[in-house]
Amino acid sequence: MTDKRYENAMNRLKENNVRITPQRQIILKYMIETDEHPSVETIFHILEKTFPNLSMATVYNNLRLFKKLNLIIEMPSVDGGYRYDFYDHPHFHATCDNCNKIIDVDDPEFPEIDKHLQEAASKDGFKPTVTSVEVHGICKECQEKEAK
Amino acid sequence: MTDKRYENAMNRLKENNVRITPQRQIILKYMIETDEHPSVETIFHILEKTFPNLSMATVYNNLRLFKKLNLIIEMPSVDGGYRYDFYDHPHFHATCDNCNKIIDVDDPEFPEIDKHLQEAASKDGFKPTVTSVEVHGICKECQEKEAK
DNA sequence: ATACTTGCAAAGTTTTTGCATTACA
DNA sequence: TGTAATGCAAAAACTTTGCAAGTAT
Repeated sequence: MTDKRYENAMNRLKENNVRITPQRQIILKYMIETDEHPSVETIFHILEKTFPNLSMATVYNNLRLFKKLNLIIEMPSVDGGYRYDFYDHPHFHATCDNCNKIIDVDDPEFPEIDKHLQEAASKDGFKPTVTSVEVHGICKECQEKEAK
Repeated sequence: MTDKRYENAMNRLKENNVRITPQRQIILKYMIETDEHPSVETIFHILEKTFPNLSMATVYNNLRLFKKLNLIIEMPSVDGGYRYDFYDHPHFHATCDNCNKIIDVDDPEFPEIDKHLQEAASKDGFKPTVTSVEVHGICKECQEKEAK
């Protein structure tokens, strides 16, 4: 269903009078396809291969743009900088504080929880847009390594 | 109850064989007392007043340490860098994407939700420590400003 | 046609590091 | 006393900006 998600993303750009450029297309396509939660640098280095004169600044600019349009979410990584995730359905993350891996958690109850959290945050006239949940901890692999 | 929280924090340091230095004391005290969710720079500039030769590196080092000891949590701020929060009881944040203000949300159901989220994240042997929840959006004041 | 976007390089920020000095335990 | 922590300054890393050239609509 990559196509549907991609089309929706393109529509979101159009709705907001944002021009559709090849750079924006490949960045969004990559963000939809990957489940790596990549950093800016990773995105740049991967896309650079097929788009040699892509610039880092363009990646930065567009990630910021996509974030503003609620197409992607940004999360801080313990190793500095941020990681990005195409966010088309409510889910949250388990992030390993040791190896910095980010794992998607698909919890059937999450949409409901999300709703509750946004309602709770709406006190005092606050108007919610996106909820970001990170469960920090240590992944299985790192626990096993530590055991040694 | 600042004293109790401070004592607990000191004990956490001792338990981990971390030396108690004046720098660590004032940083923790400040983190307990403030409800500002300060940035590294704010922390540094405030404490520098009463502790003139405090160094930025020390603030960085200790915030990282406190984070590792789960005394504080770190959250990315839209204006770049991070904001820090002494985290002694489960709560979450509403963060304004316009003015970057961070508001504590004390939801009576949050401890339960927190528990649920950690359980959901525990699939595949992941071992959770701290849950971080940010509801992004626009605060009342910024909505009013935008209306004009 | 014309405004928005890009790419490049340079500037600006933020964060980390190395090392001599200091001070907890 | 011995080791960990600090402070300083320099280095590294990260992110933004200015502007000429290119391009989507």
